[in-house]
Amino acid sequence: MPETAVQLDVETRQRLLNVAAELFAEHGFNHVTIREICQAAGANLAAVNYHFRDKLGLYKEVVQMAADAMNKFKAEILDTVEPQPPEERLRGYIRLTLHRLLDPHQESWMEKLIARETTDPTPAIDLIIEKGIKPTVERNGRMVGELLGTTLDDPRVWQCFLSVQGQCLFYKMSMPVTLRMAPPGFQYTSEVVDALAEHVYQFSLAGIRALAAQPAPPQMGWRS
Amino acid sequence: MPETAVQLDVETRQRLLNVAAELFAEHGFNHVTIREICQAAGANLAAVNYHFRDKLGLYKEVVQMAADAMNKFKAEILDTVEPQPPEERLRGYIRLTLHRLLDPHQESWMEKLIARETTDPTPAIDLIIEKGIKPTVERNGRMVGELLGTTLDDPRVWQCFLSVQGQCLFYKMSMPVTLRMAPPGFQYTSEVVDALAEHVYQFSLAGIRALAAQPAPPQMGWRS
DNA sequence: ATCGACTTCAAACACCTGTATAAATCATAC
DNA sequence: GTATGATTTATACAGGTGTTTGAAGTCGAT
Repeated sequence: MPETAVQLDVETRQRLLNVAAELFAEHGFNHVTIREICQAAGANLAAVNYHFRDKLGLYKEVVQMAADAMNKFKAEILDTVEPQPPEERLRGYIRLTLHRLLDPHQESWMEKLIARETTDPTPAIDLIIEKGIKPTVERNGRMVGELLGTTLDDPRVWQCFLSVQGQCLFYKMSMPVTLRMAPPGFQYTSEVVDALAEHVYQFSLAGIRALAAQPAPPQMGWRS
Repeated sequence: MPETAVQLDVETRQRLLNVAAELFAEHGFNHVTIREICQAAGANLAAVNYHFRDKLGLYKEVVQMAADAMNKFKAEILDTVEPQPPEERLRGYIRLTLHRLLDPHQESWMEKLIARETTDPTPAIDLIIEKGIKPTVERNGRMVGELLGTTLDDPRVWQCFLSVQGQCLFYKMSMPVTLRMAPPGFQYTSEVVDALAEHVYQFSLAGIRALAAQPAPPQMGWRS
């Protein structure tokens, strides 16, 4: 059993995964050819088929990476924010999320790929949901629930959370349009993102508080 | 000058446009083949080349249709809503928008196609921006501006508008994921959308009012 | 040094795609 | 009815795609 040979292939395997992640995120599954990936990774054309059976096998593994990264990243944000009081927790969550999403300095292949799968899912979307989204649903809900003064089964919890998350993700997803609508030379600098985050925070906190003052209508929750 | 001949080709031309609109919206530019379109439209393979020069020519014309439809649709909503007092105007805007976006009974190829171009633009995105978005920017801004008690050059106007629009569009764009996260059998029925709209309205109105109480930070506006 | 595994390589295959072309068909105008 | 121009048809082409294959290479264990 020569397991050093595995060492070697791990190298090109990883190289393929890294290159493929960026290319898939940037151009989408169908816009990227195996030949491009292999050339960029300095590997032979047949490498993808050898290591991942086929193009879709490679893609699925890339999505898996993205889901794991997303989970880790969301958990990090929540860890950072959790010791603070509820209001500051929300503010921090929004700020960190937006920076992660919008800062041009951030590696963002993961977000791009997930945005792609969100609006235009492939069979790999289940991976993202199971490993990237569901694990943090509860913690996210608690963050909002505390501000609302209710528990997770209150429908307002996920409605409000979606309103917050929606604003953040919308800025990411509509970036190509926003950049064309904004004045020439506009960029999401750190200061701009900070200001944006502050706006979303103020806006959302007021929204949450307003809804906290109302009775909850009976409605459905989330699958867990 | 045989101009009745034009009549005839208008027919297959229109048939091609209609079929292509749905297919492009559903599967994206690269997932749809000319052969599929022509077969679905009952036209010959060469029909696309004859009537639209090439595949991209057809696509651009479809996007043009979508941009016009979007402009018209947004204008209709604003027309419907404009005579009402500011709060009801916002509520109606959100309700009509969400119904248009989420109701499964609505023809939604236009929204799907625009969502596609928003997150993943082709050269045709400019058409959407120029003919679909920009014409209504000012009216949208006025709607929010009135609630804020400021004018269009106040950066809070478009920030708040984007927060509202962002929530609405987010529900549309993340529909594939939402449907998987929601309980089995969940659908965007008219009642569900109404409830959702009411939430977005309450949430956003509170957000806007909260920001109206603060001084505006100096910042950039929109390209016009 | 040799064996045997794992890995890489170059080439080819089969398929599908957008596009072009020339013949056939159609509807109208004279 | 025939000529004319617009439209449709069938077919062919050139390029690119994912995938396969068998030979060559690599490297550690014996």
